[in-house]
Amino acid sequence: MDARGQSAKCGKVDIPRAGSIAPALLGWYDAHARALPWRAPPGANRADPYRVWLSEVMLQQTTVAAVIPYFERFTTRWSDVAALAAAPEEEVMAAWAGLGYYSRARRLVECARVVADLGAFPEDEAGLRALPGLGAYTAAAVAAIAFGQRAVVVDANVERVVARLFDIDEPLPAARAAIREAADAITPDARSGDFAQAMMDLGAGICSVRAPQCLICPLRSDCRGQARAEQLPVKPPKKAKAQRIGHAWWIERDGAVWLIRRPASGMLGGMRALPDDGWNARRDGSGNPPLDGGWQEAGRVAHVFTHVALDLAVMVSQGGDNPSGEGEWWPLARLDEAGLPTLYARAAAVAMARKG
DNA sequence: AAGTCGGGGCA
DNA sequence: TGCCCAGACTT
Repeated sequence: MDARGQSAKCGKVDIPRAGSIAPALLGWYDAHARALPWRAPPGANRADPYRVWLSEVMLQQTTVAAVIPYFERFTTRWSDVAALAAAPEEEVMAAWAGLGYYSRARRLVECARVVADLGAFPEDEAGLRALPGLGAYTAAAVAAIAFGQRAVVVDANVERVVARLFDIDEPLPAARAAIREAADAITPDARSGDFAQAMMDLGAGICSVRAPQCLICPLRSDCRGQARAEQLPVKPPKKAKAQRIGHAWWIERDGAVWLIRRPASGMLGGMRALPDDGWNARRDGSGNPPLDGGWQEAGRVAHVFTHVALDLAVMVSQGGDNPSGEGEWWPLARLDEAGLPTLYARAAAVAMARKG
């Protein structure tokens, strides 16, 4: 922003009255902030960095409603970063099951151990950005929300609000440079953490993707894009989703089922799973069972991932040889503790239902 | 710059 | 059904 703090010109985007936006938004936030388990009250200017970091990682591409129960379980079980650093990785992975994007869980443990070695979280954006699993967004968010540092926090909410505020109609992702400049121009030096959270609350509740409520928006007098708010930001066309076919094998002996652990990288990397026929993002499964013996289809699971739609046949057998290779017999009575990702939890439910 | 990586909730 | 979500990381 310029010396008067009232307007700014950023590249292609002219920003009138840049200095008036933050006060209006913060005033609204003081009255309407969502109470969330990881949040300090408005004006606190600091929050527990462990809880802020954990919530921000969980919230990557994940809705607040989905995160809350996981956040509560994690913080109850591991109350600080040292406790999480001391936890076995596979226990953390299992606790993450169902939340998705499992590489986050592995990096979460990695990061916790780095921070435990350091003794504390770095308090500046650059130091945070160097930690595993913290990209530009999360480093800025933790610096601002946990440590009260001025940082320009740009997530999907901020992108949407800023694109509408300044009527930026360049398509994403090319628009990101202009959006970031504009976000920088309206970010205040004081309370930038509250400002970021206020932008997110605004984006979640009022400046929503569909049917934004411009009539009650605290920024409506400054918003140049409200006439076509629902058309902004302009998004690129999506690629068609691949359709794949696969088989999962339910091998049961004496009240236990044979579970394997998936390779660390790739789909559902590092997670416990039923043995399957190698379906992945590039090809259908082979259909070859891991051992002989009267296989029957118990049912099918249709499961949609980010870029693949999978039709998984759940196969059960009567008897047969014991499986070879790495794996473990998991007691059926404790199957809910195995940490199966949703695809295999659904497949297990199909097998159990057929069994009766 | 484009591709990979989950799952649930919503219209 | 399609779209979206407090993105990070690899190629």
